[in-house]
Amino acid sequence: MRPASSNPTALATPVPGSKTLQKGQQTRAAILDAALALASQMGLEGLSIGALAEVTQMSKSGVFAHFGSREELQISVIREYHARFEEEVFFPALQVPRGLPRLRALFENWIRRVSVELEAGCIYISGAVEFDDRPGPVRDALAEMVQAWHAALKRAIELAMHSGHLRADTDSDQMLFEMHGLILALHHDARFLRQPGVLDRARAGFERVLSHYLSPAAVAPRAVA
Amino acid sequence: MRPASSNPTALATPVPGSKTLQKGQQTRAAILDAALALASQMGLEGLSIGALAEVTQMSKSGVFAHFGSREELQISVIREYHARFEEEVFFPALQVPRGLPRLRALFENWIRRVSVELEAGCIYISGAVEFDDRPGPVRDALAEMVQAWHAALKRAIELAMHSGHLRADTDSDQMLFEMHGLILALHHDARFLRQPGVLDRARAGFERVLSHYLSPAAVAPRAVA
DNA sequence: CTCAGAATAGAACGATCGTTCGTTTTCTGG
DNA sequence: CCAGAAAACGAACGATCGTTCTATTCTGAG
Repeated sequence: MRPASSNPTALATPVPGSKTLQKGQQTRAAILDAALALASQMGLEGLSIGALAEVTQMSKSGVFAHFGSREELQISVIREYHARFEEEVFFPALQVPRGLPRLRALFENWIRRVSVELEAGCIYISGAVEFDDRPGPVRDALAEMVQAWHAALKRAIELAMHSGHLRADTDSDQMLFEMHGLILALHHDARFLRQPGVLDRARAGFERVLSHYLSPAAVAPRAVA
Repeated sequence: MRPASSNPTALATPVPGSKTLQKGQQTRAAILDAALALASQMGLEGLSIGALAEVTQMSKSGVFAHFGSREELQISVIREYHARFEEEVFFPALQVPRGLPRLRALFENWIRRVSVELEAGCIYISGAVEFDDRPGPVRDALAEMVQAWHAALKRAIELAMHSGHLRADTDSDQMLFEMHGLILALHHDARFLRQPGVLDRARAGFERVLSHYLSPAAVAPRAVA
C-alpha cells in the first residue's frame, strides 16, 4: 500500500529498479491530502484543479501534471479515501474476536467515521449519488471500492453466523442492507438536517436489527432484551 | 397549490385581478418539466441553463427570463418536485384508512417512487448530499420540503399508535429513522449498484421494523408472524 | 385592426473550467 | 560539483458557465 517503503532496503537511496522519484511522490501526497478534504466538502464533481492549486499554493499546471487528467485525479482521491477508510474502520476491527464482537466493532467504527465527518462527508455516499447516472471509469472505481467494503461486511456477518452468534438462517444480504440503511440515514440526518443525537439513533437501530438476527443460544447470556 | 385555477371563475378568461399571463406560465411549466428531468439525472448542481435551453429548443436568455437566476430555477425545481411527490406518494395514501394501513400505503408509495426513479433519481436524496455543505436559499428550500415530508410521516406513525396498531411506547422518531434508512439503502443499491430485487429487500426490512413496533393486540389477528 | 406589453431571441460580458505547451526552476545521481 | 532528469511554472487555448442588455417577435385586449 505504502508508495515506496514496501521495499525495506529503500531507506534514503532509491531502489535501482524503481523510478527515481522522491519529491514527486511527496508533493503528490500533499495534493491528494488537500484533494480529499476538498472532495469531501464539494463532492467529487465539485473538485476543481484550480481550487486545488489555490489550496496547495501551486500552479494549476503543476497540480495537473501529477495526475494527467481530472478523471485520474478523481480516481486517485477515491483510492486514497478507500485506503484511509480501511485503516480507520476495517483493520482495527480485525483485532477484535471474530463473530458478533467484530461485527459490532465494524458497525461502531463505521458509524463514527460517518459522524466524525460532520464536516467532511463520506465520499462513498456522496459519490454514489453523484455518479449513479454517469457511467465511466470514476463510477467503476467507486463502485469497486464500495462493493469491496460491502463484501467484507458480509463476510463478517457470515462469520458471526458460523460462530453461532447469529441465527443460522440469517439472510446476510438482507442484514447488510438494513445496516447500510442505518448508516445512510445517519449521514442524511446528521449532515443535511443537522439533527443532534442521531448517532445514538443509529446505534439503537443496530441493536434492534441484531435482536432480530441473534441466535436464541446467544441471547441467553444477555439480559431479558 | 395550482397556479391560476384556484379561482373557479377563471376558465378561459383571466381573472381581472390576476396578472394577464397565459403563454408565459405555459412555457414556464414546460421548462420546469424539462428541468425536473434534467435535475433528476444530473443533480441540482448539474442543472445548467444552457443544457435546459437546448432541450426545450429555446434560447438561454429565454429560459433565464422565466426565473431571474439559477438559484430561483433550482428552488422552483424543488417546489415542483415536492408537488409531484405529494401527489404521487402522500395524497393517495390519505384515502386509505388511518393507522397501520395508511402507514403501509405511505411506505409502499414511497418505495415505488424511489424505485420507479431507476432512471430519474430522487431529488430529495441527491439534493441532500449535494447541499449538505452549502448553506443558502436552495438548501433551505430543500430542507423545508424534506422536513415537511418527514413530519407527515411522523404524524402517520403517531396516528397508528393512537389507533392501537403500534405499541404505545413507540419512539416515532426512531421508527421514522429506520424507515428512512430503508429508503436510502434502496435508492443506493438500486441506482448506484444496480442491484436487482432490492425493492423486496426494502419491503422485508419494513416488515421487520413493523414486527418490532406492532402492538401485541394488533399481531393477534395476523398469522404466526 | 392596432398597439401596448409580454415573451423570446441574439450577442456579448467576465469568470472559470480542463488541458496543452514551452520555459524555468529544482532536485539528484554519478 | 555538474550534467541530466524531474518538477513546477506561466501563459494561453477553446469551451461552458450565469448573467446582462438590446432588439425582435408574438399575443391578446380595446
